[in-house]
Amino acid sequence: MELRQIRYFLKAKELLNFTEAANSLFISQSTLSQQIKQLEIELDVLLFNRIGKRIALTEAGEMFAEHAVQSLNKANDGFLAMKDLNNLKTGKIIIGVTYGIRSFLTPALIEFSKKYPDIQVQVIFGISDELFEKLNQLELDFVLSFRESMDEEHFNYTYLFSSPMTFVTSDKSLIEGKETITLEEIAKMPLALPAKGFSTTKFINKIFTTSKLSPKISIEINDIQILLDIVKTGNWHTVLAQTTVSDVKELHAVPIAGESMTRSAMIISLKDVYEKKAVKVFCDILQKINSKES
Amino acid sequence: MELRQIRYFLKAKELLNFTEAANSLFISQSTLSQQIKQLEIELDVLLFNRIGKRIALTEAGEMFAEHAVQSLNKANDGFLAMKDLNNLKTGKIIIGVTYGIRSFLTPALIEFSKKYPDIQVQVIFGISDELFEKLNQLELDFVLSFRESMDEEHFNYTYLFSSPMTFVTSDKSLIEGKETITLEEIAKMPLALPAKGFSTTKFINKIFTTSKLSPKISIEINDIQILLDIVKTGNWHTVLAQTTVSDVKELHAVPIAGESMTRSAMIISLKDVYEKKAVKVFCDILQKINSKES
DNA sequence: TTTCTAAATCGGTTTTATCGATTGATTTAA
DNA sequence: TTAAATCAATCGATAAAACCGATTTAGAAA
Repeated sequence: MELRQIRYFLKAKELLNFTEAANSLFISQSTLSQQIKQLEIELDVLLFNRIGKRIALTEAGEMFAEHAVQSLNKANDGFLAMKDLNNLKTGKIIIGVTYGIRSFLTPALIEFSKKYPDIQVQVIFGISDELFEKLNQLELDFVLSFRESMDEEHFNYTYLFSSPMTFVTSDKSLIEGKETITLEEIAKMPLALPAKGFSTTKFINKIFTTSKLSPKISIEINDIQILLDIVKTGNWHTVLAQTTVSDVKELHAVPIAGESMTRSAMIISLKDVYEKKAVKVFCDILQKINSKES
Repeated sequence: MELRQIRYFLKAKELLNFTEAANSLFISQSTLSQQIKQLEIELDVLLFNRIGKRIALTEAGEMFAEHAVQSLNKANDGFLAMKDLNNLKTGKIIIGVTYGIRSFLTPALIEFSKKYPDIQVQVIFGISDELFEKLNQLELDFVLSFRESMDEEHFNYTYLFSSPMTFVTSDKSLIEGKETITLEEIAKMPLALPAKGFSTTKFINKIFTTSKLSPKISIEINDIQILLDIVKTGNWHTVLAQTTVSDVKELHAVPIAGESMTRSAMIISLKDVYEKKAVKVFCDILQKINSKES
């Protein structure tokens, strides 16, 4: 039994005339006759009484039609659901975001949701390592994160923008007013840094190591919001991408002197995975917003 | 899109392995691969992510599966309903019965319903002409009626039993005690007869015409039960098949002398119409009961 | 590093849907 | 009543599609 036969049967039932049904389906009458006969043989019932040149539905035919029409409708529903998905009329995207990029996400989120209100967007904030693990487990559609290299073969990397790494300090501290600061100067300050899973921390460790300096780390913490509160006290400082604190008014970001003191924000996704149309559209919006801001 | 593809897709979804799914369905892996690809092309989505040698369901795949499984289940329901119909687990038969045969119907009805409790039986009492019209309109599965000839080409006739035509009178009347009565004697009596649509009336008219006699018809009525009540008064008599009054204790049936004074009870059905299994079984029971009683 | 294995692809074969023509019978029109 | 039209069934042939085994490609396991 195939949907084709069901389609033929239901049309014949509707028109109660094999020739008309065949014409309506753009097939020959003999095809329709044969396919319905096959269905009858398979079901071991007669679906139609053939009376002279006319047809009448049998009890079996009536009974079968109830199920047949539902089967066909469900299949059509499936087809239409795929259409909706492709037309951005339904679906869901799941985005992993690191802290420093949240302010760039918001405008894209607003624009996307306004344009495609039927698409559900789930945003998961997290530290880089966790987010990439979720990406590998197909739990995320993409990750927004800072990255220094595009070194994982199975990932797609799409550049968004660069943000300078800055020395972040409180407005209360004495360091306000400096136009730039060196790593040597930072190495003498009490620092509160993100915990080990943060890509920012990896970056910080790398630049200090490269410069043969040791930072004076007083605090390591895995919550950026609390980290910022600690810096607000004026007793500790930190090093973060400028975008991380661009909207925090009690904090001051001082550019760090030296080369390679910028980090690139990227859209990172899995290569082998089918790119949902909604994901593609969202990323396009992200890039559009980024090019506008630069 | 065909149910075949849906079956393949759902098995692949279940096992998350094309090769195993193919084996499970007794087809080759390449067939499964190609058919799923065809489905994906038609739906314009990827249903599976191919990650190395493994497969994972996409969002589209998950969404589609919800509809697909229902479509397949409804089709299977239709198939199973046909099985039930053939196994006498469901269905309905509609029987048209003339008055004189009702006492033979009851035992068959009881036996059938005991044996096949899930089959609905609808019994329609009526006069012959009405019942045959309904039969022609496919509103009845068959008719139980007396018949003299098998003269309609598009009907099937199955003989059940013969019943003598009798002069029916009240126990109160003076005619009780006669072993037989002639048409001449009957012609002198005040008669209450069934109305024109009854085949019994046609039979009575015929035998009187053939004998060149005119019955003294005082009353014509189209309700047999009332007719019998009228006869019970003792003021009028009637002519009916013996079976019509075999279970009425206030009435006495006197055999009518002469040849051709019997009528045959038959099962009459349409030739062009698919005979339901339930109908066939019911008729077999009717015939079995009849051969037992004779 | 080698071997195994799973999905994709290829080219050929088998099966099935489909077609147009014809048959048989009924219905309609003249 | 006859002739013509028409409708479902059937037939034989063809086109299309499902299917197969072999091979390729690449990932996973040993």
